[in-house]
Order: sequence, then structure tokens, then C-alpha cells
Amino acid sequence: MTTIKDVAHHAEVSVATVSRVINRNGYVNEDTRKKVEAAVEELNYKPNSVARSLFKKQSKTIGIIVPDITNPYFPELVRGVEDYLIKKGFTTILCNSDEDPEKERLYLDVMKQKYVDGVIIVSNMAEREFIDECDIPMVALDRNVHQEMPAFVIDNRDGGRVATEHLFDVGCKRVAHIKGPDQVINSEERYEGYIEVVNGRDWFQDSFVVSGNFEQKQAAQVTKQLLNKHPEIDGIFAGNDAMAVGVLKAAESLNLKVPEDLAIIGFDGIDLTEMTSPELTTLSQPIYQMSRDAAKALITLIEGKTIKQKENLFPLQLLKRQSTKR
Amino acid sequence: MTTIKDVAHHAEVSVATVSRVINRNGYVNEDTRKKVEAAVEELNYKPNSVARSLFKKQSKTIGIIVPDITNPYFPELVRGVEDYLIKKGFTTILCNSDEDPEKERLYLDVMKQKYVDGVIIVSNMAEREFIDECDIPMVALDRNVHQEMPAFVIDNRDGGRVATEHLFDVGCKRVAHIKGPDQVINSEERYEGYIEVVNGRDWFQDSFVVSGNFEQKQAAQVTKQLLNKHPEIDGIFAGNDAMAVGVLKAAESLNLKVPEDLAIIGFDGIDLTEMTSPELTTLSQPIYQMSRDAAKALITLIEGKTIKQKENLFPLQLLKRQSTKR
DNA sequence: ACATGATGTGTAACCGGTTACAGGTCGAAT
DNA sequence: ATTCGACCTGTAACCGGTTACACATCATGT
Repeated sequence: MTTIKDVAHHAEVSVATVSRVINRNGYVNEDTRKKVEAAVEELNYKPNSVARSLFKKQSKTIGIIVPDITNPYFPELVRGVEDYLIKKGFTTILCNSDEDPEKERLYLDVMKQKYVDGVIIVSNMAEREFIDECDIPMVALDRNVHQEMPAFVIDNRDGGRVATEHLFDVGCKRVAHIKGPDQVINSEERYEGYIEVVNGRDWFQDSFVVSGNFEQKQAAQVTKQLLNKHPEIDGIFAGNDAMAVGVLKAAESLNLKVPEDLAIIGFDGIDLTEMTSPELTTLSQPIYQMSRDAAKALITLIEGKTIKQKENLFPLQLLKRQSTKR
Repeated sequence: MTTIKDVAHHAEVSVATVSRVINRNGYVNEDTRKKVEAAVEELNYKPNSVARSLFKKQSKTIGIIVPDITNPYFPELVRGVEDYLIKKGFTTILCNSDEDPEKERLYLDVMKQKYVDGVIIVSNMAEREFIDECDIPMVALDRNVHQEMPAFVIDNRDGGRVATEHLFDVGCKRVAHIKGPDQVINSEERYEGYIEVVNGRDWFQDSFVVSGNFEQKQAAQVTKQLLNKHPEIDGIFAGNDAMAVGVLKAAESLNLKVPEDLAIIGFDGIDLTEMTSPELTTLSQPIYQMSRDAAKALITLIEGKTIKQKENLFPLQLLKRQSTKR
């Protein structure tokens, strides 16, 4: 590894001058600059960013904490972030939290020690004090973490409402909901949207809502039980797309036709929904833009500016497809 | 941020002693140790890993370069790596190369500057000289990069053979192949496996092979053309699972029954294959284990040991499902 | 002729750790 | 009594950059 000293020696100047040349600051004589640049070229010198980080107290690295990259919703999110940041000269550290506050804490600690410049976090475990004492620029993505942290999210409650109403619009009479995990705020809000629409209807009872844990398999299983108990159900709003696939599978195994006997709508708009047959109607999130904007905001924070707009809501798009076509 | 000096001052010892305590090396008197530990506790001191990296010339960070995290094959791969490495105290930098040698080079440069301890790479663009001059421990995953680099892969050619044979086993007479991108070695090898089986059969012609670029949509499109041209085809081996889904879609739009009129087999064994109906037969890779073993090997290299076994082949599993059930 | 400010360059301190080395104590062996 | 090695601790150099500051030169205006 060639160092700045090697370059300085080779160009017959001091290290300060070399530093000035490569950072383009301070005064440097044109001829000197050329000599240095030649030396840099010849020795194939690349400045050591660790040394630079130590002095500057910033690393040109950011962290992104997601629950699980294996969940098909997150890769696109991560990609949006990474794509934007690499252009800005930042590299991205990936962390899978499994929704475990302990792991989040650990990752945050490690990142702090590495002088990570900022963090994008998908979480609602928000231990407020801990986050605050971290003292790193942070933005929330997909879920609100707390009031002061800029968040890039969609309106889950409204989405829940729209999804449920869509099922009634296409003629459903009895609409059930497969809910995500209780501790995830998004699934809670989607559920609330659903409730807003169905509450007060004479047929509605709590047993029209079952928990699928955002997982396909579990959703398939509980759907079967649900439909056995309530054969009158003719529409299901699943809290995410993976569960919608599960519902589809369940319908199939019960010999129900989709959408004729049972209409299905998912949530998120991941590619998966185009792969099934019938293709799934879903509420699509602008995942890539959301994550890019979050990354953009993080850079803004890192540059020391503030962000006035705390909550940034992105529009959902209702993708009407075969699973609700009547 | 509290530094080692603060701790030293607080415990009334020198920084050297503090360093010895936190690294558990050298001699330290029991009482001194306790004093220091108390100070560390009280000040909530966390050593600055950038400073440490600078001196030690290693960063407890590794990089993983994948073509595109958005491709459903890779998240699990990345997860396998990350899970293992975090346990060993390493963090993971994620890079999306888009199969672009230029980007790979760029990422590699950046990582070198950051004293990344090692790299796991999914690529076959292998500019041998460049990789060599990198002088960073590296292991290849999913594809061989070059002879000397330890690789964790499956036998694609054999897989291609097994997949094709399976279609004949279930009674297919005319088997076509949807091939992945030409420049990806894996798709080339799977194709070769297919050719080995069909070559010499009187009905076989080059037009039984079309290119789907590993993408669902393109595969659907070319499959339609293929089946219009060769209605006698009754089995299709798709070079990956996404394309198998595309084939399934195409069959559907042509009103062909799967598996009765057309049997389909994919490759990779991603979760997606269980989400379609009929569920897709596929050759399943032990993705998680493969990636974990690759991570393990990388650590071995980082510790300065060598790895005798260069090519590590993992077994493929034929998952027989509805799409080939006759 | 001289003050002034822009330009150009080098020295050395600094970022926050690690560790070689020196120097000191102390108990046991000779 | 002396030597020796184990134990304990501090000083300072070092990792590879950045930058404050000092100093020097030179063109310009008065």
C-alpha cells in the first residue's frame, strides 16, 4: 500500500501539499499540482480512508437496519438506498435485526464505533432514549420510529381502508382480514383501516380477523380455518402480499375459485404478486422512490442541515388485477 | 465520545494499561484491572474502531458483491453471510454490481481503501490481474472466479442434466430450454447440461433453446413464441426459477395445462416456486449453507490460514412438485 | 520605498487507538 | 548476596491521513 509519504517523496514535496492536491483545497502552484498528480498516477496511490476517517470523524459509510433482507419487501428498499448512496460516495452496511431490539442496539453500537455517518432504520421498537443518545443522523423508513425522526412511509391506515373498500366495490358482502404481527405498527394500522370500514356492519365479528404473521404458510393455514368457520366470507384483505399468496393457496386447496368465490387483495406491491395466477390485486408502495428519498434526506442530515418535514407520506397505488376482478 | 485517555485519566493509569485491560493482553494487576473496568463502565467507554483499524490494518468489516440484491436468489445468500459474520464480530458491506466489471472494480477499490478484511464475490467477470493485485482475502460464491480462489458452488452442468432427464422421466418427448444470459457462466453450464442430454436426438434443433435472460417477463414472451413455433414441445427446463414462472404464465395464456400439456422445471429452489400454482418442480440449492460456509472460509483466509480445497461443490436437490407430476 | 494581501509550501500537532521498549518491584534459586 | 525471570506500568513512536500556523515570495497600490 503506497502512502501519502511515498507520493510526497516521489514528487519532492511535503505531505501537506499532496493532501492539498488530492483534496483540491488550499493554494497549490499549477506546476506542483502536476508533479503531484503524476506521482499519484505513477504510484497508483489511493488515499487511506481509515486514516482520513479518524481525523475527520466520519467514514463515508452509512448503515441500514432492516428486519430481514430475506423478506421480499426489503431488497428493493435496500437497493434504493444503496444505489443513491454509492453515487454520493457512501458505502452501505447491511444489518438484519429480526425485529429484535437487542440486535438493533448491538448494531447501532457497532456502527457508532465505526464512525458511521448515518443510519436508515426500519423499526418500531424505538427505545427513544437509546436512539437519542446515539447521536447519529438517522431517518426512519417504512415505519415511524419517533416524532422527531424524519420518516418515509405510506399511510397504512388509509391503505387498509382503500383495500377493504375495494373488495366491497367489486361486490363482496363479507370481508375478512388476515393480520400481520401485533408488534409491527404497520400491520396494526392496516388492521385499523380495515376495522374502520367494517365496524358496525351487522355481520362483523372479531373472528373475521385472524393473524398470519406476515408469512405465507401461516396465512394459508389460518385462512383454511377461517373459511371453514365462516364459509360466507367472499373477500379477504391480507396485510401483506406474502400472506395474500397464502390465502390464494388456501382457496385453491378448498376448491374455491378466485375471484369468483373469493376475492383477494394484498398489500405492498412486490413483484411476487404478478407471479401468481390469478395475479393478485394489491396496494403498491413506491418502494424504490421512498428509499431513495430517505437516503437523500439522510445525506441532508449528515451535511448538517435540518429537515423540516418530519413525516413524508408516499402515495399508494391500487393495482387492480385478476384476484378481485368480478 | 469518550476516549481511552478519558478512561486512563479517570482510572489514574496510563492509556497503555487501559488498552491492555480491554484487549486482555500483557500483564495487568488484578486491582488495576478492576479500577479500569470500573472506569470503562462508568464512562460507558467503547473503543473507537477506526483508530484501531488504522493501526492494525484491518477493519472487522467484509464486503459482499452480488449482481443485484433485488434478484430473489441473493437475499438468502447475503443473509447467510451476514448471520455468520456478525457472530464473528464482522460487519458486512453490501454492493450491487449489476454484473458490471466496472462497478466491481470500483467497489473493490473503495473496500481496499477502507481496509476491508475480506470480500465475498458473486461474479464471473474475473479480471484475473485486477483481482490478484487487490491482495485481499477473497472467496467466490455461486460462481467460480478463477482457479486459485476458493469457490462455493453447485455443479450447474450436472444440474442441467438432472433437470432435463427428470422431464424425460416423467414422460416428456420434446424438451426445450429457456436459457439465462450468455455472459453468466452458470446459465451457460446449465445449458450445456441440457445439451448433453438432448444432443443427437433426432427431433432436436437449435431452435429448442431460447434466451430468457433470467427474467420472468422475457421468459414468458419467448416461451410463447417458442410454443407457437414448436407446438410439439411438452416439457421446458428453465434456467432459473423466475423464468420458470414466466413459462408457467405463458402456458396459462396459451391455455396449456401444466403439467398435463407442458411440464416445467426451474432451477435454484427459491421460495417463489412454492407460491405458484401448480407449484414448480425445481433443483434446489442449499443457499444458506453454501453462503455460511463461504463466510467461514473467508474468516479462515483472514486469519492467515490457507484453504486447500479450492472448489467446494454443494449437492442439488430435486424437488418434485406439481409442475412435473404426471 | 513600503505596506498589503494573495499565493505557495513545509513543519508539526492531531485524530484514538496499539505496542515496543525501558524501567521498576519482588520472590525464588544459586 | 546475587542473579534471574515473572509481573506490572508508563513513555513515546506509530498507523496515514488533515490542517493550523509560520514563513516566504511576489504583484499591487500608495
